Amino acid sequence: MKSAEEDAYSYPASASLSLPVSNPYLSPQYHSPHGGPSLSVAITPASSYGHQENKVTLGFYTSPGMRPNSTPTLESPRIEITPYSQFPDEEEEEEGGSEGGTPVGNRIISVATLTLPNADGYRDPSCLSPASSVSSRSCHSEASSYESGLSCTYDTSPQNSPWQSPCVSPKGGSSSLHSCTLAASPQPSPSGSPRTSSLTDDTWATSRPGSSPQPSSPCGSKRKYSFNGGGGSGGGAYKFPYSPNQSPNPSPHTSPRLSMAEETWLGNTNQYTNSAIVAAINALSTDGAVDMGESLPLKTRRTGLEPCPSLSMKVEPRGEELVSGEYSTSDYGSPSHMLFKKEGYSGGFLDVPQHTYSWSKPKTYISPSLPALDWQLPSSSGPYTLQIEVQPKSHHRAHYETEGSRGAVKALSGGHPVVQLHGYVESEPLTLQLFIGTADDRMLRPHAFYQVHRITGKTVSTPSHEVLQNCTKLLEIPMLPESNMKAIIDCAGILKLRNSDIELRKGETDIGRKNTRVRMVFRVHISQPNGRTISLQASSNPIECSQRSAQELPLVDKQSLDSCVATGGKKMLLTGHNFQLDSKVVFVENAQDGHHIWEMEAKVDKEASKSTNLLIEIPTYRNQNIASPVSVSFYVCNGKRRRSQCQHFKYLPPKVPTIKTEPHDDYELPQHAPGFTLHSKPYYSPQVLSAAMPVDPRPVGLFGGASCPQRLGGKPSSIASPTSASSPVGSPKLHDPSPTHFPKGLLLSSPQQPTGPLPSATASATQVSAIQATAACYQQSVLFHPRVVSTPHLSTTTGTPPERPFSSLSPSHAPTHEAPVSVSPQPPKGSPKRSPSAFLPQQGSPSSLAVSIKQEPQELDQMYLDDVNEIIRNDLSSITVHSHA
DNA sequence: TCCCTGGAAACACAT
DNA sequence: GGATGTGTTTCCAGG
Repeated sequence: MKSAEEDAYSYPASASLSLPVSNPYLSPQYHSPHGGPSLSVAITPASSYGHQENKVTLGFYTSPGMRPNSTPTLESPRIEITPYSQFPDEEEEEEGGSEGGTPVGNRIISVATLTLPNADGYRDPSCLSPASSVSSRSCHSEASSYESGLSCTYDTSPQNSPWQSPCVSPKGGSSSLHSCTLAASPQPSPSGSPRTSSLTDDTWATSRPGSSPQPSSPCGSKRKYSFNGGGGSGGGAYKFPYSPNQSPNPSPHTSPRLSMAEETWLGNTNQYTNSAIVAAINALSTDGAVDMGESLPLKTRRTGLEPCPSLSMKVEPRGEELVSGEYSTSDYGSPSHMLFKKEGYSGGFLDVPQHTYSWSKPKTYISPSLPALDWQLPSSSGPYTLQIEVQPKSHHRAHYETEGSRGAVKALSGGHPVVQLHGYVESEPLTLQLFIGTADDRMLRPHAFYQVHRITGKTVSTPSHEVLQNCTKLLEIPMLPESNMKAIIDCAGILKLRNSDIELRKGETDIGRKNTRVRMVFRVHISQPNGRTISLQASSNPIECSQRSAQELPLVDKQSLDSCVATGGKKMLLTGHNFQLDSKVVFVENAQDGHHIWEMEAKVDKEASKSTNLLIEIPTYRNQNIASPVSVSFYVCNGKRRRSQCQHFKYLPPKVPTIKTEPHDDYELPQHAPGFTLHSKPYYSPQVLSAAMPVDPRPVGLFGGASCPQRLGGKPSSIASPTSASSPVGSPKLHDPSPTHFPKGLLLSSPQQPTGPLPSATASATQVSAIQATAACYQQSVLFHPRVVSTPHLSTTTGTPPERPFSSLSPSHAPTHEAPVSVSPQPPKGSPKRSPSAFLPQQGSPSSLAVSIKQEPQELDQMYLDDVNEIIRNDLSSITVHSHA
């Protein structure tokens, strides 16, 4: 058994280890050289797998922790898989087979499977999980993180691991997989240049045909394009436009599918190699590989790279080549780079600067490890705040690979979204990362069915380049001091991957159908003098990407009120799209378990309403004597299947003046949002999350929760109201990501709940019980993340800097920034630190929330880490982890 | 010629 | 298993 895995992993492991070095997630400890920890673990391949299934959780935990080390990283992937254990059969079967005989082969297969090629292009197999976007359940998410982790790993050690990516088969059905697999396998050998690159365009192109995974692509059937390859239908389609060569434009199109399929998996596959496959692959790719590495012309490389999603990314025209090589994260700085761009490294990438753009290298963050894309990060920390000054339009028709670009995402005003980093006074430029995230009620994570697409041309003034990170394409945009750290996002379009391609991936649990809403997620990593890195994230309002949905589904952009006394009666103006004269606005309250507790239709003033506005009268809440704010939600309905996302709303106690306008609210709301269960919805305030994040969400997952309630449609903005933070803009701060996303982890979030002062009536009872129920878990979690809990991140006074989360990234916390946060009763803040009991809903007034904040020792990080390590160790009996600390 | 777009046909999937 | 409705993906055409 091990063999296969080992091979695969081992490689990586080592390699990865080095790179990863630090584990982004984990704190310093991990980072620490030791860190590397080794992770001996890692390797336990077998175990890992085995574990996976059983211990997903562990996996999760581990992974996070582990990641740091290379090994861990590897594991991560597995972990992801685990989740899917649902599919265990397959995997196991495969493996089983392997065990006996060719472990490797089997393994590979299994592995391969995991990965799904397809999408890969954009998403790694590993990603899969992540991918799973939304749907992906916790697992996914978790996975995702893992992915990230993985990817990181990979990235980091690009070479080593050849590839990591598991790729997956693209689309196609099984066949594809196989192919992928094969492909994947290819390389085990590092040599294979993993990445992909190996494949040259040609190569893969060629290869493709045969395999034509794509074909399988569902689509394929439909139409046939003339492809070069002639692939069959869809498959055939692969046009190779993607092919590197051909497509000059790298970016745009890498069609995922194609890419994925072909490219991707090629690359991915590498990792897992099958001998046979590998061989084959090698054959194909060889050139590439070799070349890629070095000699291939940039374009070529690209192509090659492209193929591999993982690796590749499209680079930009310019300089970007991807490197297949490794690259140091550092170089680029951006994590993503690390991962993705491999290419350029040598030459290319760096060259990027060549771009016309002057963008020379942005500062990279130094931190070797950056937080996984599915981590929830705060939008502000210490003096820094990443904010979306101009939100994108709520609708943007994404383009398919088979189509030409549909242009950059625009702002409502007609311009383009604008993102700015406030509080940054250094003279060094930074890199703003952009990826397409989910907009469902789960934690924010990379969207499995959409990828950011780089737009170039005369109409684009902002330089950018693409990077692949764990199957997720990132657009890196320079943020220059001279521009006041403001970036106009006129270079980002959205690419839609075929549902079938993504869904076929193993492990992918998300469903693409009707999962057409996304958010633009921006991240920036700021290196601190002390070596730490602060990572901030801001996500946009939801963007509907489907042509049809955009034309038919009602969408609420803004709401004039976000709260009202329980007696209702106030008028609220909803601004949005696709409203109809017969549109209904329904207020609903769900219990934590998702049950419908109350539903009431609001009166719509038809005379004052039009397609973009609805004037309604807020209905009276079922209980006019509530003692604390109650979060409910409402949606606009144009028919049985046409309803908007739920918007958050709060009913306030009669005399309770407005509640704090703190950001919390936003978050809190979510809690109540329908569908959320305690677990699943742990509500963490963003902050919390962030804090927690370091640890890694997954753990949370364990608890089960998963999703957070999100603000659903909530556009942050809209709802946000009270909290300024939530400004329409997306309120980066808080909510964005977080609210929604926290879930998993922390779940326990309980803390959050507290936050929500709101134990809304509704929730309260339920919540309480739920909470209690979860208490145990929670405690665990606490252990885990003591800090998390405590860390208010940003907000809190605690002392813990918001950054913490990242602190992991950064070596030390940044005590530096302590966010003095406001303190007061703000639930959020307090919540974090509270003890489990604290979590219990506080029905009292918000103020009651009084939170006791403990101040954490600065050493917390380490302490924390230690704790984490311990936990991991314990949990992972099978795995041996060495934590340093 | 290429990029964007809007529109809609052709499919695929769900009910 | 067919009919119908809805959502997805691919094409087409115009600016």
